[in-house]
Amino acid sequence: MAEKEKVTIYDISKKLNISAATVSRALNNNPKISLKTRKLVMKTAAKMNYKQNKLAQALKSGKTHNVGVIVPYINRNFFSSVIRGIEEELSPHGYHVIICQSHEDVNNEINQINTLLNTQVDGIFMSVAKTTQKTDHIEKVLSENTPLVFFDRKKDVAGLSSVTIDDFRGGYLATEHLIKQGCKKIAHFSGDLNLEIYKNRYEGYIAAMKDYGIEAIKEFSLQVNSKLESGASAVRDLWNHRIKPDAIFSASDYAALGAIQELKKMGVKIPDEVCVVGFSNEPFTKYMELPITSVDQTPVDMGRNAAKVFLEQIQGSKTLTIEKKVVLAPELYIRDSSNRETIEKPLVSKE
Amino acid sequence: MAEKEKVTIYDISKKLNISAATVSRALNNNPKISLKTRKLVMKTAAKMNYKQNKLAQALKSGKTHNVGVIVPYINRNFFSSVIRGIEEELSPHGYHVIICQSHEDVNNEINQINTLLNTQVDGIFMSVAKTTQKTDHIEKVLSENTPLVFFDRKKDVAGLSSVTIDDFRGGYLATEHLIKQGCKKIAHFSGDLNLEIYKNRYEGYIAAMKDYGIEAIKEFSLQVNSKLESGASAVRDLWNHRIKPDAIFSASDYAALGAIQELKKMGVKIPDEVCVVGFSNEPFTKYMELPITSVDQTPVDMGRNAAKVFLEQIQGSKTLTIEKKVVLAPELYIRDSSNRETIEKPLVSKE
DNA sequence: TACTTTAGTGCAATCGATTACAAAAATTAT
DNA sequence: ATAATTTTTGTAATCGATTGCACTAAAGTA
Repeated sequence: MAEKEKVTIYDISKKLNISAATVSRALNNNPKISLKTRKLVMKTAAKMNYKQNKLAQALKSGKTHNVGVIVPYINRNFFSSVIRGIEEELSPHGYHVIICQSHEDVNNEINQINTLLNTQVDGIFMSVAKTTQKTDHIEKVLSENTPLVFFDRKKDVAGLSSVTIDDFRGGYLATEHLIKQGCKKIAHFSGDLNLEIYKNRYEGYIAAMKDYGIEAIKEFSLQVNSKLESGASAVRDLWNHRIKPDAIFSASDYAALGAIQELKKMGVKIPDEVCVVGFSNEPFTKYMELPITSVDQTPVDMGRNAAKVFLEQIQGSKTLTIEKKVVLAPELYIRDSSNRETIEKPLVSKE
Repeated sequence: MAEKEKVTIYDISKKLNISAATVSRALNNNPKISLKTRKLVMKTAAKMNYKQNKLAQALKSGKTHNVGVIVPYINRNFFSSVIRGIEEELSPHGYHVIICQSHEDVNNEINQINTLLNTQVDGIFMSVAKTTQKTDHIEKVLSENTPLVFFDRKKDVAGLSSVTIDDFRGGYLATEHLIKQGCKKIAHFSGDLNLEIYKNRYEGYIAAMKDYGIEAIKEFSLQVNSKLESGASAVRDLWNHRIKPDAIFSASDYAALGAIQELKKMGVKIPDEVCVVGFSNEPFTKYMELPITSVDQTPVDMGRNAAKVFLEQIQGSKTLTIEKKVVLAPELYIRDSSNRETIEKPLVSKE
């Protein structure tokens, strides 16, 4: 239980009878210090078990080597995967990742940003809350010269970079796939259209319908929460009408699953009568007995890319703000919930 | 785009023609400063948009208000949920949570601990890697007087607190439940017995069998990875013998699912012929068409409790090391994969 | 009035590392 | 050998906030 005696450069300097400045330079491999002393200092430092005090260094340099990540909830598969990507890309560069949750509330978001700025993070990554409308708090980050990189859910703020997937394309791919399965009356469960991502998925859906000359019935587009029950109730609503959909493209896997469960309860055959496609490629989609087709957002990759953008950003001249928009390609994982061609074949769920 | 002018207490002191010391005291509501000056300083600080420099403060006080969390992978539902709990409990107290991944490798774990100690975190939370045997790096944390709290996967190190679930009881409950379903030949898929958690689940299984006077056949206990394919292959192995199990208690939900898929492929009826119970209550277990019975580990609660232990720890006198072991009660979620009583009844999956 | 308290502030050191600038030591040139 | 360089090292300020100690002025006491 040796009491911890923090060793500082002063301790080293005293022991060697040289100045702390020399020690500091030697440890930083400053060529102005003779090789002899440099080696001596290094050796002594190691022997004394010297550990640099990052705090002092951070105070002096203004760089903490900490970055903050703000997400709605950390235990959502998508977000924790992005964070994983960020951590894995940044960790080798000596950065630590601080996580914050907004709980989908702008006010929390504002607070988190403030405390992060207070602790002098070198950068911030974030996916905005659903309730975020104004961007004052975000612009504030910019004005403090702290790089901010959006991922997935972004806001249009001049000078800020972002990494997203091509949600439009994701929506398009999903819809096109359904069309190719022979579906004509395709319903769409959209999310909160206040968020760009959902708007884009919706527009991708509309575009695909148009491109293939299929009418997108207005009543078939519903705003549905990302919950099983919401999906189920949406199905109930839809099936109350005279014209019933023969496919559902849900912008949420959860709503898609709820829909599937409800349809089964109603005795509707999937994918024979109705094809269903979700979005996000949540882990459960591939585990189901009837695996669910879904659009993958490559979250880990998204995190890695966001980290890369950040690294570029801090490398460049600090006066010049670069605005970089990285758009990743979504991938459609076709599974049984929409794959009519597997009906006669043995069931094989992809991935 | 006003260039960011960092306001310090010196700026305030200059403006008011008082010393920085007075400003500092006033801002900290030190009663030695007259109410008049205190209010004046506060007002001026607010007006000048002063923000305390946490780095300077941290350097002076030695407290960063940062804690580190080390987990194998952050995007596993269990771990991200624990982290959520930690974050939510600690955030109101002004702490930030830094996340690190060990990738199930001790060497990473050692590095992470070192960098965390270097950045002077006020505490460390961790779930050890599977490969962790020696505990030198952990004892080092102790010797630096940094509180460390284990959660879920702990090591026995004198003086260190931990928060876990009662895995023995979890194993017991699961097994007991299977016995009550009328199962007699219960197989067990255990995880890496090097980890306490798996050993305890196994022992809970053994104890339940013993208590109910049922023989635990040695060949029915297999070490199985936490992967679908491992569960499937384990089933194939088991069903190659003359005596076949009538139930499986898997220490992993993934292996349980793999087993279920394999059994279905073999035409074995679940739960009629074989009951299956998993462990962890992964989100997918309740979404399946045949929802899987599983033992819930209350991860968010575990995180919250770990955070509480930490808070107590730093409150207490620093010389006295308290060793607190919090053991949470696991909860068995009975679902269709093991619930024979629901066979004639309408399917209702709990939770 | 003279003297002790007490309240309110300021001075200066401190936390540990970095870095202009100055100074000393070692080399080279003349 | 001495001046001119070049190397190497030291001094002291700095990053911002905190705090023990000292000091001033006002209030209280005798």
